[in-house]
Amino acid sequence: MITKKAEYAVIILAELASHPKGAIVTSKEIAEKRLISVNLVVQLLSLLKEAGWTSGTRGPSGGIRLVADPAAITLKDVIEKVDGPIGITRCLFSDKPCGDRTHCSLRGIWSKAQQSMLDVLEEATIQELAQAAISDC
Amino acid sequence: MITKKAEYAVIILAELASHPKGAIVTSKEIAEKRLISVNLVVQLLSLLKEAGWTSGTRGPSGGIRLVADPAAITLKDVIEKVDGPIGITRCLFSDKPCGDRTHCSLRGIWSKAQQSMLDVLEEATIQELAQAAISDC
DNA sequence: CTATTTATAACTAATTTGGTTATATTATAG
DNA sequence: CTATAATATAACCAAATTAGTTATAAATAG
Repeated sequence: MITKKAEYAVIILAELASHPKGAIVTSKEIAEKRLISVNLVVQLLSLLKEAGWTSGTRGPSGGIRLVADPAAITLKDVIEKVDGPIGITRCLFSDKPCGDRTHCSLRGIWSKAQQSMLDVLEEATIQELAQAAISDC
Repeated sequence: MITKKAEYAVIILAELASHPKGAIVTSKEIAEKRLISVNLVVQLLSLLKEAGWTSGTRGPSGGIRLVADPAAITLKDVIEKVDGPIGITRCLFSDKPCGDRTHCSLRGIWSKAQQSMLDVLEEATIQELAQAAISDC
């Protein structure tokens, strides 16, 4: 399942993208507006920075800035950054079909179902979410 | 995530469906052929029976019979029976949009992504799996 | 200097998962 | 009629995951 942390990360990015380009917003502001624990916001921003999407400046009047193009960040990107590789099923995590069997029709179906889901998540961008006024979910 | 138990349940049904219609197979046979713990097979058969898909007869020479049409059992049915309601995201479990907000674009996207996945799982039946010789996954 | 803010890591309680154990029930073979 | 093979059902348990907290360090404005 897509974790709450991944959802939060999406919301945080959308919140940042909803401000004028290059604007600085503090973790606290994001947390309060989106009703997420400040601790969590801070924890997640660490990952978003690592991904190259945000940058932070410390000290008073510091805060977070979105440095990537929100139209280029997909929901899939964010989920994978926070939750790690996506897999609707245990067997989709390994590259090769499970066991020693040569083929496995089940794997094919899981794979198809998952890809179908990922297609949607690859199309949805932070930009779009920021435009439609999103609420926390 | 779709649990291993749900995967096993699918495999068990496919195994049953791969035998001549009405044939009786023991839990032990299924377990050995599919490399699943007998205990688990037994535990899962309990659910499959509850769903009306199988019936068992006890005693020596007893075993399990598939009583439903395998073409009418979809993967989604099996997953929901074993794992409960499917939700790729926390917020998809409740009926109404989260919090008090009136609309939530995120929910819309999660919902779309999930439905896209479910479409595949609703189309795939035990029958199809039984025909393609499946292995355990 | 001191308050404010990001940055990072370690920790924790609650839940979920995958699987086992235990016990009861039924039916057949001999 | 008894031993045995099989299903049926429930309770249990260890390991992993999740959601969130706590602690501490570093930078910077004023």
